Amino acid sequence: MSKPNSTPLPPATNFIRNIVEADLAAGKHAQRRWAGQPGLAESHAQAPLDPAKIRTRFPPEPNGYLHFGHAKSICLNFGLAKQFGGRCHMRFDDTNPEKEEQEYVDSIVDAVKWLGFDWQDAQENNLYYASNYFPWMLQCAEYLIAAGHAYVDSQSAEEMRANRGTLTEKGKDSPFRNRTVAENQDLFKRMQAGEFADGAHILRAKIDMASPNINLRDPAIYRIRHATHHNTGDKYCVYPMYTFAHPIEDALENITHSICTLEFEDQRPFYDWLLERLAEGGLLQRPLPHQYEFSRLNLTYVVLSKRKLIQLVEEQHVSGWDDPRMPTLVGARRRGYTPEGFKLLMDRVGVSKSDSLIDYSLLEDCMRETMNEMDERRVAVLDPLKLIITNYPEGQFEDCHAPNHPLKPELGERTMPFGRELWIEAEDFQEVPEKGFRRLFPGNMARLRYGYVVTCTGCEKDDNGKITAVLCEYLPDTKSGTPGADSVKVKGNLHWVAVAHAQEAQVRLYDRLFKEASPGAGERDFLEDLNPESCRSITAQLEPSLKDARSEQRFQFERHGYFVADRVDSRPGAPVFNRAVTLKDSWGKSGG
RNA sequence: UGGGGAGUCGCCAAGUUGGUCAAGGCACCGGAUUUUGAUUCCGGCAUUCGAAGGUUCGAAUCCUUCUUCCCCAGCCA
Repeated sequence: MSKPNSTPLPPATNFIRNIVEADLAAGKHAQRRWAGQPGLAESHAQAPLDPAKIRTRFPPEPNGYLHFGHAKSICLNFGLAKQFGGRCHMRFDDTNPEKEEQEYVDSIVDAVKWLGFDWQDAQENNLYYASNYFPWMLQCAEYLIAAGHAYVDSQSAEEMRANRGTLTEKGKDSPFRNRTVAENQDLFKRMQAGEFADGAHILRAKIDMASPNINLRDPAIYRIRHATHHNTGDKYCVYPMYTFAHPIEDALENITHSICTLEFEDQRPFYDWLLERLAEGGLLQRPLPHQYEFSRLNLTYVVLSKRKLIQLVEEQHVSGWDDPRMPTLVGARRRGYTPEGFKLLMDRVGVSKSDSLIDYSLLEDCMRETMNEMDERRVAVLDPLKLIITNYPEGQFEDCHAPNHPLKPELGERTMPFGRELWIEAEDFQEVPEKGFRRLFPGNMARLRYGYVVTCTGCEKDDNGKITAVLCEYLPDTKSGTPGADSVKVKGNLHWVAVAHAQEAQVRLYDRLFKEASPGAGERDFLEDLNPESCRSITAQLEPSLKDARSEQRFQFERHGYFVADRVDSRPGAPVFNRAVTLKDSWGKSGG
């Protein structure tokens, strides 16, 4: 009875899923061994077969907060692992000590868990840090040097750039490219020992300075950085580059499918080159992981670049990373968005390699769809106007009953006091009705939802002509739930709250942060496209039961939308609600 | 202009060993239910697959040329 038609469709097919299925069918990864934890080939060699059919990973750098774009990657990686009997590792790619902080690690862990994914159970706990692999990475680098696949370059950064060539011109070999193995080993040892200043030397892979792929022109793999790392402290003064570290991290963790976004496509040849060399040297277990690229999530009316998000926070265009208008996962949570909505969105959006731009309304739709199913209904009057039922006794009140969820009767109902004076929505009365208007106007009948049918008889105005109260008479036989309820048919239906029992509360009406579909398109500064009305705070009149709403409790305010008790400002007894998203409205209500 | 990718309905997106294959979702438009102008329900919605040639009995799927868009020259990830 309560089960709406959310019959889970089989996950949409996409090219990555097809690859996984083909690999599984071919038994490509069946012989991998797994020592129970990441390690070099020798540690896995004698271990049992890997119980995980596939291994994927979500590898954020802890240098910022997760945003909607990350949610796509999270859903993809964890989703794939789950569907195919695999594992998805939570891995912090913390190879740059200057940018990373524990605070970000914590927020990322929270965000992924909030989305409903986990990396730990009775069998495995796959929470990893790239920085824990530094000893192995150093070993790999030393092997490369010994095998003649890497050398210490002593050019300055500027010289390196100059000699790298351009998109159309080949690069030039470094004068240090042919140092002997012994010389390279000595220099690299001394780099690690802290004998040199930042930038004095750098370890580079020795591939081909004439490669048409710039990423293969002897990419830097280890740099000197005298900095304190959030995890390893001052233990190291050389740190691996992403290019070098990432493939090794994947291999150490037995990752089968290393999924990343399109901009890393050019990097794949180096990914494969590196892993091949290291496998040749016996350091890494075969079969090696493979990298696959998909297109990142782009949304209209949103910015997702880290730089812009930081700017919004630092220049205080928003209240912080968790501002309900921010496209961050903490922001979404505070806004009242659902993890289920994000998963639904990712299912609908699909996975491909073509650049796409998703309408923000699709995200809102997914949120609505999930909230419609799970949220209880309540009544709130956002723009209160007094309604006086002139033929209802003063001081008299009676209970009206309203179901908590029309689709789920098992959720019960709550009572709302009905009386002579009620708050109704100002927009539900029109002295001179526009065509099609079917709510309150003089002479018209409408139902006070869960209560009586009333006939509008007029309104009261102050000296300025402003409407101060709407007047009507109720039809005593028409109370909802009684035999006479349907004796009178009306088209209009409005919500209300008894003035004497209403709970006054702050409600924040959020709208899109930007008013342009592509903020900052063309020559514009994206800040010029900020929507000045993205947050409106109002005082609303709520039904009594809303008074003690718990933090993060969400409801559908009937005829308005979905609202959540703010997780930072709301208190039982003094609720503060955020509007997550409006209800769809095919009649042109502004939604405000 | 070097290299790497992508162009299928308004937005996504299946389909790529050539043969009723132009799926599906969202949006949109009708219509039915409805005490939320919500939800739900039913119906409609690409003679066409970036363009032009070619191969073939037959091509979105093969070949050629052209075109548009995205990414790459951090000791960032």
